[in-house]
Amino acid sequence: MKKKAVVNNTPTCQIRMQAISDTMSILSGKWKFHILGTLIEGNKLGFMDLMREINGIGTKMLSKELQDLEMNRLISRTVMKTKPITVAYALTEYGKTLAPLIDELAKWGIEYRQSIYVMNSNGE
Amino acid sequence: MKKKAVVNNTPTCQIRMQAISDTMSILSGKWKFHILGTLIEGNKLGFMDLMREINGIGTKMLSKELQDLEMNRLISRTVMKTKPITVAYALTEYGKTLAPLIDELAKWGIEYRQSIYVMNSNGE
DNA sequence: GGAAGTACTATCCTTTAGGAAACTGCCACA
DNA sequence: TGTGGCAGTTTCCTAAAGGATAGTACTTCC
Repeated sequence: MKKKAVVNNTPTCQIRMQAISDTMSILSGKWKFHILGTLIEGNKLGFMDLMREINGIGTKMLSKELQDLEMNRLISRTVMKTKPITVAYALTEYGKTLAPLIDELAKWGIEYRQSIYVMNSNGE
Repeated sequence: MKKKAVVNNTPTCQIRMQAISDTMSILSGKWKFHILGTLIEGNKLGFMDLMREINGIGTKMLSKELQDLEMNRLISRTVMKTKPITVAYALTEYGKTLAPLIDELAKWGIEYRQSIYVMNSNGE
């Protein structure tokens, strides 16, 4: 019996896989989703605001991740001419297109917790 | 002026952030989405099938990632009593609940490529 | 004029992820 | 009986990710 042909090398499937890799590489790292999720809630936030919101992140990581996100034009960085100079970080219009994805992520995570709870409570 | 209160510590928001962390930790690593995406297409696949489908993965990583996914009951592992023993990996019913999430991931990645194409072609 | 706040950068260090290669064990086919 | 396919495990190694700490520069408040 000959080995059956690969199923995965159709053009549409290749594109799909590539797309998943692209998305995950743009959103890679421990903190990107936290930052984006926080910016969805609090519209405009400064560097120190983000530090306070995101539990456990350090200045180096926050700075680096913000640069990554800005480079991919998902967030904007605006220097405000306030008394002590502040910087406002916010989602761009393009960054807001991530909202459905982040919602799915959150939704699945919440259902995951519930599924564990159910699993434990009926002694499955 | 007092510093404005944190926006992010409402219960719903904490839960949301936790949920995102949960999801990402379950689906962490370079290969999980590739494996799941492949299993969505090809219903039941053996270890070597997966090796062939997933470009670049090695036996160690495939083995480890499959164990992780099985532990989280996202995939099933069935030893078939075929002539040379084979193993069938497949998504569980629960694993199939990831399909919308993976679709969002793919959809966003495809639109990302298009946005870059548009950006380049009109010299923006 | 010293403390405290904003916004970082730089350095050093440890941990972890992941790749390469070799090896095991089983079976079938020729 | 030895070659090749299936299904992995084990070991070794490197590169990347990320944390801790310290330092810079500017301002304003007291």
